[in-house]
Amino acid sequence: MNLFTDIRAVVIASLEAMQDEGALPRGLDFANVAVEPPRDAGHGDMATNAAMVLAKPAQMKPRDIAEALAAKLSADARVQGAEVAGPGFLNLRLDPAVWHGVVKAALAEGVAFGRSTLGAGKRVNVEYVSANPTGPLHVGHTRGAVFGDALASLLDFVGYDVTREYYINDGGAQVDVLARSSYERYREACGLEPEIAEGLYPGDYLVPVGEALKEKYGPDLLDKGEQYWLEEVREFATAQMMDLIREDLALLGVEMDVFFSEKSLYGTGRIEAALAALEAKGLIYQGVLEPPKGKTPEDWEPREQTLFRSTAHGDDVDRPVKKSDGAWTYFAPDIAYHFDKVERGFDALIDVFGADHGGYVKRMKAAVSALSDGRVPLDIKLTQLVKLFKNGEPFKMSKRAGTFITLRDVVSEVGPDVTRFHMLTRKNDAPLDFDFDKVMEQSKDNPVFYVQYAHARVSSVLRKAAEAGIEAGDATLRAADLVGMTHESELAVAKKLAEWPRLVETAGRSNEPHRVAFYLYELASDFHSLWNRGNDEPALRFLQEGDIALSQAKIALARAVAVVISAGLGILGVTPAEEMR
RNA sequence: GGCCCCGUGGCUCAACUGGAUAGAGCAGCCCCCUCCUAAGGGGCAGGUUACAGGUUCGAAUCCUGUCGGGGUCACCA
Repeated sequence: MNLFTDIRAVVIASLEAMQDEGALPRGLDFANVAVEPPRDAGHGDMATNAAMVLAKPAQMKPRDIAEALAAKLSADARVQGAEVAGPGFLNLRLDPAVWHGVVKAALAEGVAFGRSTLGAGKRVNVEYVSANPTGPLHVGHTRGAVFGDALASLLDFVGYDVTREYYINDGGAQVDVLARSSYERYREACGLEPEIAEGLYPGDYLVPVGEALKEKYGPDLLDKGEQYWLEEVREFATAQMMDLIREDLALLGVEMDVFFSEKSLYGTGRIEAALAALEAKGLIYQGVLEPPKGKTPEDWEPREQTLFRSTAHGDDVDRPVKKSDGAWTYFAPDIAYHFDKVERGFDALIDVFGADHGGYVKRMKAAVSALSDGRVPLDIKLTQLVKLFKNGEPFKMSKRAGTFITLRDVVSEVGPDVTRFHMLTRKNDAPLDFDFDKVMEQSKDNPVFYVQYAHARVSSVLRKAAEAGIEAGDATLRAADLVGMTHESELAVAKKLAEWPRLVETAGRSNEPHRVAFYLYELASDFHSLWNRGNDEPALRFLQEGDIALSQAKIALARAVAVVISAGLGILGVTPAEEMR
């Protein structure tokens, strides 16, 4: 259930009734009529902008519309009061029974409460991480992994059919570098001195790969030319790296549906097919690009290349798909890959990239727009840099010195739950500070802790209820009479719960899972506030000695909070805590 | 120089995609905390949303320009 859409339906019905009565002209567009929680609780429970939106097209004064609408709405049993305010807002005050209904709905639907049909079962592909298979995942990838995974879960929650996908860049020169680096480790495993030249990967995560190569080939690859072993070692090392990456993802609880290999696009005609599709639309041509505007690189010289007319789909300049020597650019398989996604019948595509890939956004969108004739929208979310701190001091990372922080480092230090939650308490396009000490702090300053603590407190209430012999299973609570649960602090929590279904929809519409994290913090905050008031006012405690029915009414509210926190944490990929320790 | 992202109290960030008096948490100041539901509670103060225009009933949000920070910039992946 979504109370806001329910009430909006009542508003629309009232507007239509007004039209029938001639109080409002016909032919009005109600699309912009919104029912939302007012920013200030003093304005009531819900507000609609109907009068302001319709005033102009109806050629009426906003207040006149609002007053007529107020009269109509008052007829609904759920509406306790309706008053016109400000420039033409209509503020509604709802009957407490409505909020009791929200609690019951949460208990009845469990963690499915708030699930929506917004996505209408449309198929959406979320591509994320997609790190080169040349080493372990580092912190930057971690943020992309957490963000992409939460986004996928969020979209699933609001009714999309989601595919989580990883694009393996196993077709370019970097996997040759991987092969050469692994070969040196192989030589090392065979007792020779490795020669890790400039440009090779120095990380010791390749040591086991070298040993495994020795295991597999013995001394057979020694003293042989690169042409003899390169391909085999590349295959082997890439597979090893993907195993490593899969393990890293598993540490975070990330599970992909599809791993798509770039290499599978080469030599199979698939790149050619994708480009033929563009060519058929007249978007491929031979040409020479203008030098980049402003600063021209020293070694720039005009070259004839095969170009994609991405400017026809919103890009700033056309982009090369073939190098001057006829080989594919990196962009070509990317086009083919996205063509494949379009061909697989997805209704929408989402790519999660690191911010350093910002320059590719326009060309990728242009490619998908061209390949799908504008049918399939592509949204690209960029995740900004993660800055690491320890005790408030910046943490220096150097890939060269091998001191870069891996996903494994982070997760083993603070655990997957803290990592995930913290990385989602920031918009994807804002930089993120990650302080190893602060994220572990057990105080209200730490949102991770604060939300978990709220959930643990509910669990504690349920345990105490059991000790006191109060039946508090969900079935019982669902049937409980909630009339005793009417204090404003209690209703405030119930009202917050009512926002959940609406919140996930707005988060889903904008592909912004961080909204879920912020909402959970607010919900936890309201809940803790109620709990704290119980210290001074025994009537607000969840367990009421000697009054089982009243206790159950209050426990029902607490349990509903736990349900929503569980659902929200579920989207973020975080396990709710039963107790704090 | 072109393009992209960002600019909100002293600090770190929100703001339901155009809604009402811009909200939280730190830090600061003031109260409360013998027992109750451990990892405190309640309150005060703090703002020309970088700046200048524009669009409209209404702008932090949209458009134009300026300033500042970051990223990126032909055959690299």
